Amino acid sequence: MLDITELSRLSGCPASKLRYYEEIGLIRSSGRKGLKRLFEEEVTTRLALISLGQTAGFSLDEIRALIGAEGRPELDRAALERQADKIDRKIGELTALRDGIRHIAQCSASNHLDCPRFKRIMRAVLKRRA
Amino acid sequence: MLDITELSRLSGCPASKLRYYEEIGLIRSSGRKGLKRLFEEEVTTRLALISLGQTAGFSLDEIRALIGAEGRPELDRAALERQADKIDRKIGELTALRDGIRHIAQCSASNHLDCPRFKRIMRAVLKRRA
DNA sequence: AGTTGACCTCAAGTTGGCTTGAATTCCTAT
DNA sequence: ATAGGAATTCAAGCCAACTTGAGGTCAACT
Repeated sequence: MLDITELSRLSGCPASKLRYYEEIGLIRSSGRKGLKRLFEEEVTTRLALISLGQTAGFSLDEIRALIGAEGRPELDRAALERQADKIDRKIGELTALRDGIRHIAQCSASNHLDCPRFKRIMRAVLKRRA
Repeated sequence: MLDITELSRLSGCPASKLRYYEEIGLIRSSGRKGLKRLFEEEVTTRLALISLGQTAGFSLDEIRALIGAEGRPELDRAALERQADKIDRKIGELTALRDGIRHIAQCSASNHLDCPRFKRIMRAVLKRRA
C-alpha cells in the first residue's frame, strides 16, 4: 500500500491531482491510516491509462466511461470499439498533419499555405473528417 | 470576400469563435464594409489547420507559433521538425492505446486491467513515453 | 506533554477556449 | 426618414481540469 506521497512520486502526479481524481471517481484509495489515504499499487496503471486517454483527447468523463469504476459488472464492448475507431480516425489526421508540417519545413514556397503539395495533403485530411 | 456569416457557414465555426480567433490573432479580416468584417476565402484553410492542430493536442498559442502571423518573414524549420516529432510520438501512443482498447473489447479476462496481453501493450507505451 | 511536519478538508481561484447578453451601429428596404 | 435586421463591441459568464490557501488533525519523535 502506498501513501499519497509515494503514489505521487511513482506516477508523477501531484497529490492535489490524485485527490481530485479520487473525488471524481477515477481512482480510489483502499483505506486510511489515520487520515492518510492508502492506495494500491495497481492505481499507477490506471493513472498511466488516464494520461494516455487524455493524450488521445478524451475528457475525464469519457475516460471514466471507458476504464470505468473498478469491479464493473460488464464492459460495453461496442462502446470500446467505437472509441477505438475514433482513435483510428485521429491517427489518420495526425499522420497527415505531421506530413504536412514536415513538408512545410523543407518547402520553399513563399507562403507555405499556398504550396500546392501542402494544399493537397490538407485536402486529404479534410475529406477524411467529413 | 466573405462576410462573417458566410465564413461561418463555410467553415462550420460560429461567428463568435471567428471573432475570438481574430482577436487573438489567429486569423485576420481584410477590411470592413461599414462595421462588418470581410474575410478572404483563404481563411478557411487556416481554420481547417487550426482545427487539425487542436486535434493534435496543440494549444492555440502553439498553433499560432506554427502557422504564425501571415506574411511572416521566415518560418522556424527546426521548430516545425520538433512539432512533427511530437506528433510522431503521439501517433505511437495512440496506436498502442487503440490496440489496447481493441484487445480489451474482445478479451475475456475478468478484470481487463489484469489481462497480461493488455499489460504488455500498455507497458510498451509507457516506455515510449519516457 | 508538546512540537513538528505530513496529510487532511473545503472553498475559492486559475487557465484556456469559447459563448452569451446588452446596448449600439450601420446598411437596406419601404 | 424611418423601421428592421444583421453585425458590432465589450464585459461577464461558463466548463473542464486542476491548483492554491487557510485552517484542522494526526502520528511520531524528543
